[in-house]
Amino acid sequence: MTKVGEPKISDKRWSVDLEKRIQADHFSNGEYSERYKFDPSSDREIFIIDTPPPYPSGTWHIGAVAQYSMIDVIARSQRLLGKEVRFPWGVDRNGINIEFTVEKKTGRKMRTYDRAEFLDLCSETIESYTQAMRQTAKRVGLSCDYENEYLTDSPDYRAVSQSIFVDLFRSGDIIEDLRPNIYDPVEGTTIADAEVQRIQRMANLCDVVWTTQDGTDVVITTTRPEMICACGVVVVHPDDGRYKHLIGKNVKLPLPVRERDSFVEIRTHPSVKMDFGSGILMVCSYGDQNDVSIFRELGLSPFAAIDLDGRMTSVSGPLSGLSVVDARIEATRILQDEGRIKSIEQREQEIPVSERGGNPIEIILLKEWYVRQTTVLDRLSELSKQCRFIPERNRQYLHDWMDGISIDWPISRRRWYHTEVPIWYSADRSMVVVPPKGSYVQPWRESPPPGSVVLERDSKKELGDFESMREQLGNLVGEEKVFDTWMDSSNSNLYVSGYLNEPELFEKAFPTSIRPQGKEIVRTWLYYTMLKSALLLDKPGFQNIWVDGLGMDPWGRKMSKSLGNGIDADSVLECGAGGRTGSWKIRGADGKQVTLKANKIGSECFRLWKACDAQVGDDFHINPEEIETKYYGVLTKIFNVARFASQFDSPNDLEVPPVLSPEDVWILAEFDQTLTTVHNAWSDIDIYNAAQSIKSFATGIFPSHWLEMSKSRIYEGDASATWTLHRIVRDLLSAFTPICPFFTHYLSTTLYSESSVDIREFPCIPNSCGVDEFDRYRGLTAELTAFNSDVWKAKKDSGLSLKAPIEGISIPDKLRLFEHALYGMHNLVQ
RNA sequence: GGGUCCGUGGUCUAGGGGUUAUGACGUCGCUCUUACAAAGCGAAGAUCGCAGGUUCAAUUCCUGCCGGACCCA
Repeated sequence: MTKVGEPKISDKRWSVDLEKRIQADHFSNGEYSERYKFDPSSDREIFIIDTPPPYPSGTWHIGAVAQYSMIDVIARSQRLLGKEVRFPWGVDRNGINIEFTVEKKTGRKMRTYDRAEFLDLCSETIESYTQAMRQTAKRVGLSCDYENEYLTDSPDYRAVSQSIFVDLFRSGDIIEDLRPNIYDPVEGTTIADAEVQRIQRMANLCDVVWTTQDGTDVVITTTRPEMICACGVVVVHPDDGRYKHLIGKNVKLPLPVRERDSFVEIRTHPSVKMDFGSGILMVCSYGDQNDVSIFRELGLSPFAAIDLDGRMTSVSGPLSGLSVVDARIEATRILQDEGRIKSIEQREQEIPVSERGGNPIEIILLKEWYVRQTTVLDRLSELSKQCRFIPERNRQYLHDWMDGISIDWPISRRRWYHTEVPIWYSADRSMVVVPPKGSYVQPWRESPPPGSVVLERDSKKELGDFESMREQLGNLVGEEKVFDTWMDSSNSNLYVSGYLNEPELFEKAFPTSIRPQGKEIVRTWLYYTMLKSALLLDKPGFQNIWVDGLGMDPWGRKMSKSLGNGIDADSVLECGAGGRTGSWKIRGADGKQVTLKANKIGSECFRLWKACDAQVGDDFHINPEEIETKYYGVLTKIFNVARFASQFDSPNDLEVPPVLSPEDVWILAEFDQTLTTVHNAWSDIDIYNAAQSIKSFATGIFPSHWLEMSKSRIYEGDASATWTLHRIVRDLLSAFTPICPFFTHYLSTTLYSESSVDIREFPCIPNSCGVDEFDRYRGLTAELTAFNSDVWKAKKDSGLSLKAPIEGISIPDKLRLFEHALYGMHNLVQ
């Protein structure tokens, strides 16, 4: 029996404080893990999300948090569709960042520490950041399996990384070699191509006079006179008429050198830019990547001009022992004294620096470990075609990157807080020892564990087990180098899909269902993961790859410290809590400081904004003011509809409808279509269209038209209207739950004693609601809404209030079947 | 220098060869109608960046230019 009562929802409106109360309850009560756990033996379709393991650094960027909240929408929507979802929570903790943080905090460089002591400092420090990050993750509502958190620096995870290394080493896909590498001399480590950034800065462009053997002066333009000692050849463009007479001549290096010939030949090369400086180029080992390729092409033997500490070697004669920067100054001075500098010009130049350290990089010949990639690019490209990209156009980022790959991936680093390269060398270096699968080893401080295997170093032929060959190996030397962090994080899909640890699951769950990530790490994380999956399994890493754009400031620029336009995630999520408002001082587009203010946002409003406001893949502008003004009202609206419904008892049976009135069949027909759209959108991992459909139904036609038409019947206890109201509110909350889980959890629990976050079957309107007539009813929608608008307008034009009676309006024939409702709604008088 | 993407009312945004171009915010006006003024209803507001081309027809396709973002050399 329906009756009008006090609203079951006592709160007058949605608030950030209410949101936080619901959250606290949600995360603390024992149901949490039950609710979001993953059952690998489930009969449901398995859906595994390769959550990006965030790197804890103290603050979490609002744009990244926005992305994570959408990954949660994906997780929740797939659960709603009935899938068994693994939404892991991993934290990436390896890497140079935490080393920098510790160095900064203690004011001591890494290499002044004992290695073990330094590692302890790193792991303590990163633990505190890890905690803070988990808090933010929960605050934004991520329904991850926090109890099974994985850390990339844990023995468990590192063991998988090391096993994969051993497999690839044995198959020949990982090799060691002496090659020119990109090197950060300040931090003392090799880095990969993908870690190089370019920055603009001023440089001195010097015109230096060189003299040929037969006395002709030649002007060569360079920004790096200190590299003259490493010059292997001087080149001009083959079509450059000015210098035809020089080709084949020998020219003397204008600075003294040691341990090498002081003359080089002048040759031609098509890569020379004729209009740059004098059009004559000195090619050094290894000034830049172009130099490397010219050296290789012309078969020249390189000179090591810079050592591992970033100092000049003995080849450089008077410059030896100086840092690169000092050597440049000194070289310029010597040349000037000798009268060999024709001119110096200040010029803005782009130089490559290391992404992490920001130091100008050098190219140095080093023995490192490499993953072979140039040989598998074609296969990789084929495999990537089996992945669905969301949105499709972002596939391009991966292909552009692959097209530009010309060298193998150096994976070893000369740092400490990373996974160790798991290998030991025999005393004569002809044999190596590798650990068994599943063990984590630290060769720099321990011996091989039981079960380790001895291999011939070059052929990788297995020679026997370590225990029985111990004698023949002599004094073992453990590898000191570690992995590039991408070497660890590019195993994430394998790890979360059960590789090595859950073979049965892995069998049915790989390729991993989805990789969600930002477009800025396509060339690293995505590419390296795809590479690993291809090398190990000859399979694509994923079924779906969801590549989102970046969070930008309100004017469309990247948020960065230097621009002063960053927004901290917590400030948005806590805005409105405890009556505190939010205020952000941001450097605007014109360079002037702008203050943005908001009263209330919180996680539900924030998530709703991201879901509704930006199509996946596009960069999105983050303006807290806009988030509040555009989306908080949507929550208020839906909250109030539910609050209205909560005044009336819900029918006991929401599955079987009573005899339905025409206007109820009509709105059910409309709702059915909305549900279909939303269902398709969730199935397609299309958050935007799901969000838009729900929003427009829930704030538009449903309250404005149907509810107004049906209010009086609802107050009268009409069974058809009450059933329709509750059925729609209940199912709407379910469909909406992936976007605003706490909001819908609270409302659905209060109204229907069942939380919408627990629904595992997407709602569907029963056939007995008259589905056969749905099309016909939907055909009336345009006319119906237009009629209502006309009446509202007519009342407004004649200055009547909306409840005032109005005469002389006739109902169109097509809408005759709604006559009764329309008379009541508008108070029409014949 | 090259590549990719983008340019739609004041702001943000949907769409896409063919009536009157989607929605939101903001603005203005009215309304406290038994869910909702932290709201509702209504109204005004766009030569769809510029210039060419293809077409019976272009905001949509093509070319060039201008502007922005990101990536790469």
